[in-house]
Amino acid sequence: MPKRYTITTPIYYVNSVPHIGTALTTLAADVTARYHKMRGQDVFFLTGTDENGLKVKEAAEKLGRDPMDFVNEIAGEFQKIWPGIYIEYDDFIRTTEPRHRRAVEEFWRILAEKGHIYQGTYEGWYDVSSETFFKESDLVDGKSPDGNEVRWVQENNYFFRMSAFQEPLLAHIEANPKFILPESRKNEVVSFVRQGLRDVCISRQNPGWGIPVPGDPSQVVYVWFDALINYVAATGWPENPDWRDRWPAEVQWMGKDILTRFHATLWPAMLLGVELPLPDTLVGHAWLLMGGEKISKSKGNVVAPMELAQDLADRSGCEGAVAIDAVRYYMASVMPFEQDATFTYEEFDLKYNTHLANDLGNALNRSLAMTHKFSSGQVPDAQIEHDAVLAIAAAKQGFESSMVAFRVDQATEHAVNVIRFLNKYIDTRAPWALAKNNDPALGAVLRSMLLCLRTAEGLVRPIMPRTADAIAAQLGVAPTASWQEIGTESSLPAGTSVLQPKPIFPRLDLKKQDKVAQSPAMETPNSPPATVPDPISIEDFLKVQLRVARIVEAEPVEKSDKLMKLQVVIGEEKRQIVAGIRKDYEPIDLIGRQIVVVYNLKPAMLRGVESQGMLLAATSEDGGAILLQPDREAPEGTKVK
RNA sequence: CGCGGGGUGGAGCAGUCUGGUAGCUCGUCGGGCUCAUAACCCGGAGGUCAUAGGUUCAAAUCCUGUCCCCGCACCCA
Repeated sequence: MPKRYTITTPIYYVNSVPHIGTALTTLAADVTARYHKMRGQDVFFLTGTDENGLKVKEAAEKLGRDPMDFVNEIAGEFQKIWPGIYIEYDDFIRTTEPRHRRAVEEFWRILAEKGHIYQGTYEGWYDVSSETFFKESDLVDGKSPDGNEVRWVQENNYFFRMSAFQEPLLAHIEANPKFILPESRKNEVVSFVRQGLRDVCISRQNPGWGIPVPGDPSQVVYVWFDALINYVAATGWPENPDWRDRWPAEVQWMGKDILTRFHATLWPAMLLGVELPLPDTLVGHAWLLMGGEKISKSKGNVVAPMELAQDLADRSGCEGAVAIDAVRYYMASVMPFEQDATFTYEEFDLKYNTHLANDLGNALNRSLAMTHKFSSGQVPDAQIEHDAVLAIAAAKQGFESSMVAFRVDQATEHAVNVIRFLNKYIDTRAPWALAKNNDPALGAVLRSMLLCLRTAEGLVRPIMPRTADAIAAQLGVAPTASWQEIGTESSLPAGTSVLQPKPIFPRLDLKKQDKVAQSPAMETPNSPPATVPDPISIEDFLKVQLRVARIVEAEPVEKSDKLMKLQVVIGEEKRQIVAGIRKDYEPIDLIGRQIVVVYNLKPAMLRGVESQGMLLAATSEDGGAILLQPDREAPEGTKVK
């Protein structure tokens, strides 16, 4: 069997559901997969879920759920959601599956046999939430830098001799310029590796969840180490000899955040260790930011693709399938490569209206209308005009070379370029004028126009499969089945009867609804049920003593971006409070002002300055502070409850 | 001197590696067309390519200095 074209996405951690950020990677993989399928390649497109790890177990327990039931449910969610946005994967691997476990065990066994695994003692603070160890100096007031609880762990663990692979890895990167893309990421990886690869701890004490270390059930395999192996596990390795048809992967898609430390270092080192081939290309694309921040569940700035599509369908009146394609189109057209891009509802609406409704939809509409008016609804038997031949070839060729470089954004641009050409072409050739004058060129012009549309249908298909179907249907032909036929005369035979035009993308009236677009697709912050905090009693609340205070002095803390040092008066007492409000307030705004402070908070050192309390402030949208202030002056020291 | 990214017409970006008429999408102004979803097509205005120097016949592009912005990190008791 010939080698299949293997495409992977990361496996997603089961504590979050896809949003426009995670969907981005998966879409890039899907577009790549659909494109290569059309080219006649036997594609193996793999995605899945990452279900091991202490965090999963704890999340389940918090909900009072059995971990296995819990992961089954969430993995099910993913398996439902992906097809909903037309992600057509060939295999979905879950790290709790036996095939994955077997592969991990074998992987481990080989590495151990070759002497790449050794035992050692690990001491440190462990943050369960991010599954990471921290040094004492990394901790912030007894918590991880992210503010998570940490626990002291002293374990006898297994280590992977990653340091041994530093030079081979550098050599491989050097010899394979397309191993890591984009270029800037590759440079980053190279400097990261040159700093020195350290051996990594690859086991944890067994919490009753995860894959036990072969021969030592007191330990489980570290989640990242386990997770990466999914890529070869899904190929059938080690038992099924067919694994060679599927591995190595031609391309592994991911976000830039998990490229450097995991996919471009740990992963290839692991593969080198077991002497499996390395993937051809790792693409670490940039992020789609939301208001300047990375989209993440915890920030509450999540845009769910399905909701965005539903909202678009409601506002524009387009069909649901088309709305989903429109979301796919948007994501594909902005697909951030080297640089982060920013998502805005305005840009989304604008792209829908201009690229899809005005350009593509309208071009189809006017061309079909003319075919009915001037050619009784049939594709004329005539030669394609030279300009059209060139434009079609250029678009197709441009799409192909963009895909070679994994530039989904550029490929999308090329697909739309046939339509840009078409609209100009129609104006230049003015078929209505040719018809009036009984010009014999009319047939050639009409057929050229229709072939441009047929070409667009093919080129756009990897990105907008359902829309492509709709275009093909209106053109009266079957969906483009193979890439080779795109742009050929035979793809749209003379005599084909086209349907009456029907707008695929109804325009949005942007002037009327610009503000309405904001809310419906936004997920309410703090909506995940898992994060609803336990209710506390009034007694608990009363433990916190709040007092009115007045600021008498304020000055920025040196060498800090955020901190402001305040002297406040609380009744008879004077205290120093350090607060992270420097971004939002000038000292002059603060002096003389009344605020509310936590009176009985344990003092702490911040940036070398003691803080004897904490002031209350609301958190603004951008993470800034909005100070709380009594509605009217109250004596300093007044209790607040 | 923590690490990194960036400053290009009103907005968002390409171009920088491989110096040689500053390009694209949107907006704006004017015109055209009437086949079409008030769409589409053409043209204009608008840029000292952050800034100061240097190299060169020639610099957005290469070199050096400076300023500013944004991530990460540190820091929000």
